[in-house]
Amino acid sequence: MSRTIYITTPLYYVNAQPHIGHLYTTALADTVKRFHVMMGDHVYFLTGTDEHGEKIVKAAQKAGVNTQEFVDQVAGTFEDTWKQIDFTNDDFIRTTEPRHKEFVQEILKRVHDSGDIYFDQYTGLYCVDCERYMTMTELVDGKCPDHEVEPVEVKESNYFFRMGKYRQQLIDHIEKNPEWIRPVRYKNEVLSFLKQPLEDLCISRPKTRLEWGIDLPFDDKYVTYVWFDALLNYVSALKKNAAGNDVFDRYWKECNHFLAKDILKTHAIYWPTMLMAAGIPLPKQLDVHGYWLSGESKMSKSLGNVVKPLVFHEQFGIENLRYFFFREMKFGKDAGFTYELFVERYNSDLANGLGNLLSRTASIVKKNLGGVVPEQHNTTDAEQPLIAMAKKLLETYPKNFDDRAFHVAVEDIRSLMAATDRYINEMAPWKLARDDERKEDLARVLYTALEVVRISAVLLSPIMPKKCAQILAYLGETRPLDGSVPFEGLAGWGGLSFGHELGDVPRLFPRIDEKKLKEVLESVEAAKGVEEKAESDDLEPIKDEITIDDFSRVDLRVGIIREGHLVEGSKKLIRLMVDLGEEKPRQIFAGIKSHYAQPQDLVGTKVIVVANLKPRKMKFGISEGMVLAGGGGDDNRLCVAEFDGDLEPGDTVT
RNA sequence: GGCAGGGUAGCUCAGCUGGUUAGAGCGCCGGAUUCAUAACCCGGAGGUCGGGAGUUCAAGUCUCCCCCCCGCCA
Repeated sequence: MSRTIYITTPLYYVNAQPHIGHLYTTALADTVKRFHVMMGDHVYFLTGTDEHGEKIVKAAQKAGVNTQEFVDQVAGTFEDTWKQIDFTNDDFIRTTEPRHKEFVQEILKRVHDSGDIYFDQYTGLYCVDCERYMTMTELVDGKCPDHEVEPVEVKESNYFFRMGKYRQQLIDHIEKNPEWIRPVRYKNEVLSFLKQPLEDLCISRPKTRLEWGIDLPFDDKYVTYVWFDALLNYVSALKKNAAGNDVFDRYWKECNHFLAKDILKTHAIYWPTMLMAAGIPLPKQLDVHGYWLSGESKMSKSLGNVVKPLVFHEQFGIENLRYFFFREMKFGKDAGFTYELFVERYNSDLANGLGNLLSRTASIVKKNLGGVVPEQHNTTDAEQPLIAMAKKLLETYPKNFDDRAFHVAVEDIRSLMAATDRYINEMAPWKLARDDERKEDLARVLYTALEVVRISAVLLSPIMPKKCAQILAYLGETRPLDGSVPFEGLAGWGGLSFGHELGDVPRLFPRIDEKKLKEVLESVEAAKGVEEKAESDDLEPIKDEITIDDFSRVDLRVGIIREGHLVEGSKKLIRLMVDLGEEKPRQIFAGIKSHYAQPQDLVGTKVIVVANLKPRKMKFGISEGMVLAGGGGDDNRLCVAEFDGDLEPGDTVT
């Protein structure tokens, strides 16, 4: 029976270029779509880009272009990359599109009107990189553990969404629908998180701090928090699809979200409660996958791009990587990727397995049967195990896909092919060919082998669409995989039609030798080096222009350091007594302990002091000014600015 | 600290509701074969299934305790 299915990937945040993580999730959605299409289901597949928020503004600044140009460029790269590697998404939504903005505002208004959004004041520590407030207990050494950045104390009034109100309703939903979040471990994680009270969610950012976002419809001094905006794409893209039609009713209730485990909370908590408040039914299912690891570390956008999709495509072909993805990763768990692992798997499964099986079989047909696909003769006991395996796949393969057990599905196909290799060795068709009386046996064996290749290619085509299409075309299997032919007919035994003449034996999966691997590894290393250098040479962006008047408000003076002390209990500060030619030296705390662990060495140094800085009360005393120092870079180099000539304390610095 | 997941051959892992001598791939050693992409096939070495105790006719598989890794939360 034909089903309707709506598949989404998360919208990718455009502060980074496409990498293996984006590629995997999108390939996953693409493969599942192709599978369902083959099964005769009707599928709608959405992906796109998330383009608002503070981090985007920063990334644009860093790149030295205006924000709109920046997001256009990166979003373009995503869309283009997916096109070049033939992903079959039916739409590509960008959160900066009018259709999305309008919908977000409509929902905000609706939720505001119903009383689930309220205005309140909040003081907290904000991590810019996380784009959220942190609690004290989350911090490690006063820094955000994810980004190793000190959060800023922010006090502001904002709008809040009554997320906490929907806590019990969400728990009930998850308990009533145990398959709603898969695999179970992630369901458990969400449930255990929900055991504690659920706080309301701050969903606005004042424009004084951030202008790049969607205006709140009820207060134009604020823009919408990026997650409250981005998640709504799953619906906004249906309300007005690429063709301008409203397909919400048709698809929404069949929605299946794919996502990586790092955005579980936003999808399993923020999102459903938002939908509840907006009066929209929840999506049907969340499928949560793990990370691709490189050695020990996570390959994420913040740790650089080890695999660039298009570069990999040129080097080894993206479909071969898709095979690796599904063969190697147990859905939901992390898995390792290295070029060595990839090549190993490719050589053993695709080159020595599928490729070689096709090659050896086809070449016997070419040599002995004039290249013509033989008729299926009565089978004997020898074929029964293979036929039974193939038959069983008609049931297990769709079930494994539905259960997201892709690695099992692939392994089953591989087992069928391995059994066929054994079968061929046993039957030794090259011997049968020498015996004129055994022509029928020869035909039977070759038909059997070719049929296994055909069935394998049908089953693998959602994963490797082009390569499998080539195999099928070569074998004379011309029936489309678009659902118009029943799956049982396509993948069932005996589908291979006789009489087709085989062309030259194709080498679809040439072995990758050590030399090629080494070349690629070297080029990857080289590219990484260049990137790291570019990264570390990046300058802090220059701040907004000021006038000479602005500058002259800062009173800089020459000061001589008379005393330098460590501050007990502080990791960063040292205490300096600085002579500015006044009655007595000023006490100044400076956060430079990391580079001046022996503050007494600074005594006698002539430095630049901000003399009119408002005294600041600190935990260890009052700081009456600021000593200027320079620094930067990944190595956090730092150095106090000093004079080498004859200046007196109190002299002005201009 | 609480909760969840995991700890099985050199490496990556499979082993569902307990049941024959614990499996696969890769790697290694030996053999066979020649249709094929130095391929394919067969055989071998290699595991006290994290440790300990218990339940059972029977435990990698269930129970309890402990150790280690990863994740979420505090």
